[in-house]
Amino acid sequence: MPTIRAKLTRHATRFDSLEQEVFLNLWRTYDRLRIQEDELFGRFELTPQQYNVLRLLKAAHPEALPTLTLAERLVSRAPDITRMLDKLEERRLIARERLANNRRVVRIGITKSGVTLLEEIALPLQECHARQLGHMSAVDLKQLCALLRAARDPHEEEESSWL
Amino acid sequence: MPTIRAKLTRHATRFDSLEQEVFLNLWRTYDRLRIQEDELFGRFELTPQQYNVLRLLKAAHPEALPTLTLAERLVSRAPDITRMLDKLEERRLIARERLANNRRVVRIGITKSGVTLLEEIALPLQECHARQLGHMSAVDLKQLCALLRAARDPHEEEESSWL
DNA sequence: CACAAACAGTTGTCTGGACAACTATCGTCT
DNA sequence: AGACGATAGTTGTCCAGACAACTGTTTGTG
Repeated sequence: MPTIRAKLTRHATRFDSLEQEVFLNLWRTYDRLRIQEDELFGRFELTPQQYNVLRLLKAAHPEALPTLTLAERLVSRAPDITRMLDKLEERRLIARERLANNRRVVRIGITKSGVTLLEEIALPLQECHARQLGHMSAVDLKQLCALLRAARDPHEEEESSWL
Repeated sequence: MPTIRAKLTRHATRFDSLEQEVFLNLWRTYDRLRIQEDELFGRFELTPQQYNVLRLLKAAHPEALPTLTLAERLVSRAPDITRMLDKLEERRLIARERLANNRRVVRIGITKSGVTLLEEIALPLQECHARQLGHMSAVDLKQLCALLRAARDPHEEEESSWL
């Protein structure tokens, strides 16, 4: 029975590969930074994904976007886009309109109060970002961006759809 | 009514700040890479988080870890650690044992079949990692790791607990 | 024109994650 | 020894995310 080791088994079996190390670091970092965002958005009763919807809609404003186009542009997949929009519509942050000439598509637009909410969030969000990443230099941040983009590059069907 | 713009509003309002750009890139990249992992672990009916539990337990093997110590070391927070372990115990991948000298703590160990499962996963997982990040050079991967670590550094209570 | 295929969303249903309140056990202070 | 607080997990409950099956609408084709 090999029970030699003491309780500090860390560093014993680190990572199986460099790729695994990268992925776990990515996951961990995402999780840590996300805690901050969650706390912030929680104060406004939004999920990060809902905030993203509003952000995209504001960028498109005053145009409106078809539901699935919006879903495609989201950072993270959203198979439950409908229900997510339901909640935003209940709060009158977005408005839906079914097109007359093609009754299949529903176009989504941000409302006045949606824009107002975004404006309220803007400053605290900037502070949140500063807390998250303010300790890094602009050069490092840019390089991190570039590496992240490179990392996911082969996994993007078509570029530039999501921002 | 200013409805001048065409449908291609992309690049109109990109990011509010460099920090936001980094975070969104981080999120996006995590999401894209995670799709691959999810598909893989799904084939073994595991969540990534469950896999992590097994990975940590195997690293500690043949020692067993108290529940909350395990929870601390996980990549992502796990307030539902108990129920997660319930499921792994049902499948006989882990075993629980309540300590005699301190009946509060429950120690978790990986079982023989848990180890076997990890061995089955090892190769396909390595292939998955290659698909995810195989297109990047070792230098870039190392730099990415370093930047990710730097990014979350101020948000880690104590270093080196999670791997 | 009728019918099939494609398209755009929606709904049903299940699982996992989040937070808080709760139970059981132990240490310690008087 | 009894009581209080700290520790270690567990349970209740709710909400978001995932996948698949479904409805309504348009388009293309014989």
